[in-house]
Amino acid sequence: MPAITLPDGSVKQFDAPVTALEVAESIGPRLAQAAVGCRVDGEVRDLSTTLGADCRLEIITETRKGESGKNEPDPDALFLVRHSCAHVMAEAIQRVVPGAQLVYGPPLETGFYYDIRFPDDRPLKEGDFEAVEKEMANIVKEDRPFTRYELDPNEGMTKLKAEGSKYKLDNAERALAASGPEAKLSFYATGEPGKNWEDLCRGPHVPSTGRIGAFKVMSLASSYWHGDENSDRLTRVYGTAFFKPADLQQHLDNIEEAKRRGHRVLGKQLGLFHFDEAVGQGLILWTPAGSTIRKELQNFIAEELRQQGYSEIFTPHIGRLDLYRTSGHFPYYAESQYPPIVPREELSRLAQEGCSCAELGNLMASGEIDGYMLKPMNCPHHIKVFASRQHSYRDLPVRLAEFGTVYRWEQSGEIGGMTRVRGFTQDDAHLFCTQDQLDEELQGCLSLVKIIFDALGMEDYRVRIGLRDPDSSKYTGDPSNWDKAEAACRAAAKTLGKPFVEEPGEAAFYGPKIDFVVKDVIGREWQLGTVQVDYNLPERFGLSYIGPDNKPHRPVMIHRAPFGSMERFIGVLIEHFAGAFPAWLSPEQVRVLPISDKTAAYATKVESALKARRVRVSTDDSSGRVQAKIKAAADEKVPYMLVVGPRDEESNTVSVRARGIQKDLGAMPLDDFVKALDTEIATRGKETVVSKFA
RNA sequence: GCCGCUAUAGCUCAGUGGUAGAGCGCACCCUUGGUAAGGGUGAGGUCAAGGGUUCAAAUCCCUUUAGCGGCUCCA
Repeated sequence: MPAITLPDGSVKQFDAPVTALEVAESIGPRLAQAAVGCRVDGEVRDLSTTLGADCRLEIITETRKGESGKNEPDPDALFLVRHSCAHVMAEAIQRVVPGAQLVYGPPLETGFYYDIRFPDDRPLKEGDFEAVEKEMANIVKEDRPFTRYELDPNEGMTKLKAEGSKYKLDNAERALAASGPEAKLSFYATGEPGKNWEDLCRGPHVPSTGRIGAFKVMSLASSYWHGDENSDRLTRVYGTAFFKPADLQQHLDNIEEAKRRGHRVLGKQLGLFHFDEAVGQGLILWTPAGSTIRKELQNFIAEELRQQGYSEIFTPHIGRLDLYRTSGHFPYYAESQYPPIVPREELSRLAQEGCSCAELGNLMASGEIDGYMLKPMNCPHHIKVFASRQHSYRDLPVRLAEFGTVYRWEQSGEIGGMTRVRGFTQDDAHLFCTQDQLDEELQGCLSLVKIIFDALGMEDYRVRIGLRDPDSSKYTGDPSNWDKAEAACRAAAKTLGKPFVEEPGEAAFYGPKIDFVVKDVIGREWQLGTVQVDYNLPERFGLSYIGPDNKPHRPVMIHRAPFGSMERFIGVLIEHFAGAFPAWLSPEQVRVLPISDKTAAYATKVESALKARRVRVSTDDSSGRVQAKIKAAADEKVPYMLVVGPRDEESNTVSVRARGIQKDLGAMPLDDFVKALDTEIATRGKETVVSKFA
């Protein structure tokens, strides 16, 4: 008879099998009332689960005791509520839109979705949300129990076939295939089986619909069955649910707040960049303010590159198609590139030969045409720089760096903000080295990442190593070199002192890689930089160096763009700093705020003294009061405000106010401020003006 | 590319078929004020573009372009 071990270590003996709910009741009525599910030996289950054998049991309630001893939300509890709410929403939707076929509805970290196939003549629109939510409210109000029952595979499949949903049949087949021979199919009725709405589902669920305290239908998206774009198009309905209306409201407020902190909003507010329909989708126009940030950041990176023995080069934005045939990028990636630029002569020659528009299109797509391409990557150009002279092993490694602008034809629906664009500038470099040098070169690449992330205070990134599939033949290069390269990637990643994940099968076909991934304000992950080992391109381009044996050898290449693109990186950086850039990066570093016209001359003197040290400074000589000038400078996130009035003029001081500090820091001799700011900028914020007041 | 939503002044947004609005910003005038919005006057619009319905369209319909949230993709 079951002995149930509770989280506090105590053991309860029962004479006969009991349900988790009965155990909860035996502990206390309040616990039983608060319970939404349970964990049996760590696995989340229904509260109605019958316990026939010894086990560890935890009753799941909205909150649990955290490690600190304080109550914290139990993620499994929300998971149960949301998974259950997905059923409630699905039932409601089927009431609103008869004929809607359910596909798959899992909980997510912030809610849930249900993929649904709607009749072609009756898609779901946002305007339907109100009706759906009303139905949901009714179902919740009825407080119907979630009732689980199981059928053996034959019965279950017969039932599903009778219902006629190929999606549910498919789900059932997959579920059976994934589990053992005694598998059963489980169904959940929202109420009484056979009488109320039900769904094929593995569960678990909360005891009844009334436990869903607050919910909202959020948005619509299209999706593909099994994620396959050639398969059926489905409509994905997103929703979320919480225990309490206040939690839902908090969640909605957080979403609004995140939007305000997003780089698109801040970028517009601060005038950092601009998109223009007339220029084209995904093509960024950097305004003066944004350009300043980018330039300062590039200068910083370039300084570090020089120190690490890189040579900076410049190469053109376009190149002949032939180059990309050699590299293998064309026509393989033709669809994600801007179409080739075909010279006039070539076009008229083809026209004279009677080439039709359709034929021309085919020639363009297959690349059987002479022309140029906007470069989709920088490596071929860099390789040609490397190959422009003969190299001795003594020259290696050769490290060629360029802030190289590339163009890619991203799908129109994918483009947005600065994080996904069609023209972008990589902080690119290609290293040509011997196999023996690989280890050290990879570590060098990563140390650069560390230096720059540290300087910017970016700690919230993760590292991912892409390795080859053990049993795949799709990779080029000698397996023993792969082993070495993978070991080198691992060793290099360790030097970062960050946890990293290894993902087999995620390598490029030409070599393993290390990626850096960060999150944006709404929690989406973006890949920033990448460091990739490449055995393929040196082969394709026949690269060589002369070894100590006086014979030609093949170099190994490393592609590395540790910050990915300036566009994406600065987009992420805007959010990282919430628009309040440190002084060295700030478009405007200081604003002088004269109390009145009477101090205009002194304000000019202050401005000139700063300009002489190349500080980006302006003077607010508007006729408003100083309070208004402070408000304006604060809104524009200027790091330092210098209020100057007759008192300052007399003593040759400035009254300093730093961004983010709500009060006047006090007066400081003008010369001291200039020096202190100079130091702050030169040290990139390691020593600050503010610290002088401490 | 797919689904949904959206597009009105430099910005944020109101405007349900009948003369285009507000706040902020901008210009000018008054105010010369010591630490987060002083007051007044004024300029500024082919209502994203194109087509349609209508006596009449910012408003209804279609197409296109662009933005947002997802899906798919991302060398």
